[in-house]
Amino acid sequence: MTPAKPVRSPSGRITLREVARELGVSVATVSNAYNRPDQLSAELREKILDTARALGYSGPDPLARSLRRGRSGVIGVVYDAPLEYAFADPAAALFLGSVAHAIQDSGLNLLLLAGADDPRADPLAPVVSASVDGFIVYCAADSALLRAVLGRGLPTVLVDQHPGSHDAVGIGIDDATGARQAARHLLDLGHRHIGALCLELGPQRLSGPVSAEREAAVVHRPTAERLRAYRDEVRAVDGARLYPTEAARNTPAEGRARTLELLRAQPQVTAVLCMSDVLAQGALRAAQELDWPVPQRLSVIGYDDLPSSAALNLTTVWQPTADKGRQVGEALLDLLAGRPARELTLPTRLVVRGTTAPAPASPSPTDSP
Amino acid sequence: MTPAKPVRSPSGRITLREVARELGVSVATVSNAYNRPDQLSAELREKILDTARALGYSGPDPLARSLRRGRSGVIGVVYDAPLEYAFADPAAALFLGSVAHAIQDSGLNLLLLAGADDPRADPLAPVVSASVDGFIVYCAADSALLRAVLGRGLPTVLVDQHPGSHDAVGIGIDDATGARQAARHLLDLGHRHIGALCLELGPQRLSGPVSAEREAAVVHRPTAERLRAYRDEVRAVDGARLYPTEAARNTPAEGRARTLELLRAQPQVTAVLCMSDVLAQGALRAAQELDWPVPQRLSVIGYDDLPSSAALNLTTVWQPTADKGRQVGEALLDLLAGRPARELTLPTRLVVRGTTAPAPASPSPTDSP
DNA sequence: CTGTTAGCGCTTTCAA
DNA sequence: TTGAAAGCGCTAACAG
Repeated sequence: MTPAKPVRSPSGRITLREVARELGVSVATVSNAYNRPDQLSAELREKILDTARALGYSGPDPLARSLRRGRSGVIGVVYDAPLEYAFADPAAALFLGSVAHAIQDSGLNLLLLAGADDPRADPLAPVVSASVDGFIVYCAADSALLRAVLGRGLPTVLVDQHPGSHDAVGIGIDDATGARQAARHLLDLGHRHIGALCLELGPQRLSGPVSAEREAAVVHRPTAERLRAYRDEVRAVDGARLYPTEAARNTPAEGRARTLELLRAQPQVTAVLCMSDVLAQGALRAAQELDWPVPQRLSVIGYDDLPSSAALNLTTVWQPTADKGRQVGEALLDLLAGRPARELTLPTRLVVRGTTAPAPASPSPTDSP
Repeated sequence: MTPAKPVRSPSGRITLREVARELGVSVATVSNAYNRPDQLSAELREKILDTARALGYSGPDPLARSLRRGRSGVIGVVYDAPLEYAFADPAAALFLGSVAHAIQDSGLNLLLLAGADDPRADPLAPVVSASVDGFIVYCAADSALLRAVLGRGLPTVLVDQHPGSHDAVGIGIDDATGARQAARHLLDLGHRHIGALCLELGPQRLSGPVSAEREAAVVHRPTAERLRAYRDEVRAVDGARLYPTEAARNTPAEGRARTLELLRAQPQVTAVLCMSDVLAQGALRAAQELDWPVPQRLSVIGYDDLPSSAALNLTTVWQPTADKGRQVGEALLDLLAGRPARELTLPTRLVVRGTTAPAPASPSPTDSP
């Protein structure tokens, strides 16, 4: 039953060489048994595979094979925030799922490379020392990280930061159009005091009202584009004002906290533009706690149109999250194959549901009879 | 500005050797510049690093380094379902986030290894050919996959399938206790016709009512444990009946569909035990659509206690999802360090909130005045 | 402090 | 069909 004691390599691991020695064949033949079945007789192959199994050899060492072949079959996904956070965002999860789906058939897998959690650790280390064939950089506002990625000189797709540099292809969405439609929608409904719950403005991730200076210097591209679109629309309407607030994290809890803060400081606000559905969820909860009925007393608009948002009847800006993931995956596949990949901007559009309604009558001058 | 044209290796990639040659130092010195700064003068190190940068060398090749060192710094996370699905489950996301957090400080990263999406592809390939130092197997009911993992002979932690084999340490939760409490709670409230929305029974992932034979042969451990606990409690009460249904996927949509189906076929049901909060969300939606007020007409209990479930006021079974992730990560760290890791079963307990209430009065005999 | 050397385990021409 | 040999790019003794 038990096979003859194998000759162990000094590492203690069984190698292809030992299998070859055991059978009295050459290493090339054993390698072929695994990699080119057509290069040897079926029976010899069987015998080799059997012996290997009996020796406890589970196939060629992936690391050595990768080194030799020059490809690892791994794509690094770079996130500029702790992973726990990445996973907590349903939009990010959906996106990553689609990327995975797109590259899976090519035998590639995703390696999660997180921004460091521990400030003492070198945040660039994971990116510098990951064995990958290419990178997908998701929302890396931290340019040091991005520079480290580009320094590797590997095929890279930059998500939501398009246009990319000429070292990476950028794929993202039309942030401004959806945001513009959302703001327009509220203004058309008569809202004049509009809050804006923003995603991070830059790597610092502050919480609270955004000053004019900080608004002028937003680093995070999606935030910048959307906020500018809100601002442009609001500026175009006489007497309309925008109250931007930064949410340090994209979570319902943070959305709730910022909304409560905002509505307390600016009770004249009748509508809130949120830069994610997750934040909008928090805004909805805050309204509930304050007993501000939605949409009668407060209108809320999200961004992303998560699958769960339909059930909440949330008015929001739709973006093709899953399609974006697929496009990103395919662009990377192109790059890896030596084909060129095109920059891409995917559409967004407002989806009107039940969380927006005309502004409540206010003490300010109106032109109704 | 531009450095002298480097001597390119045949591969087209710049190597440590070329950097050494360029400076007239040995490869060991260059290697030391990166790996043991204390082994050479600071100025020489600076010069080496500068030259390397100028040549476009971004540091030692991770693959070669890993081969040489015998460690890749990567942990494979094995999922028995398509990744898109894994990402869509908030409990899974939370769990993975905690695992990532736990191992991150040790310089390890997570490689996502999904069950094949494409039935033509070899589902074992990713597991067999991944360059990893260890595995975390999450809910791998598919024993072929698990066998492939164990065949690699690497440190492995088995999640929610404890006790593990003696080749892997198992870490999971006390599935039965929470389930028992949930069922008991409903029975105490007077419910006698209770639906059970089950997670997958086995790898086939069917949708619909569960026959007695299938109930007796559940493969997926968490489902088996919980269903048995429900069954035991229900059996202990005279006149109580359980109506188990399998949900093929752990999504709100599937939960909604199965609940509608169940309530139509068995309108006498007054409560539903769900094996996840995600399924419970679907059940809640179904009740809303049918105009069955919760909890007056229908009681609903979930499982997991997701962060979002408090807001839904959902009665549910709490499990320490994040802590489980941490424990799994630490167990793997122990294994990697050659330390033994202990099997672990984490507690669960019922959290009563607002989606459960006494059973509505029914035409069946009661002992009320 | 620096250089020489021997592999890590495998794949792949090239010859037999 | 099979085997011998040359590295993939790097690290870690060890010797100087």
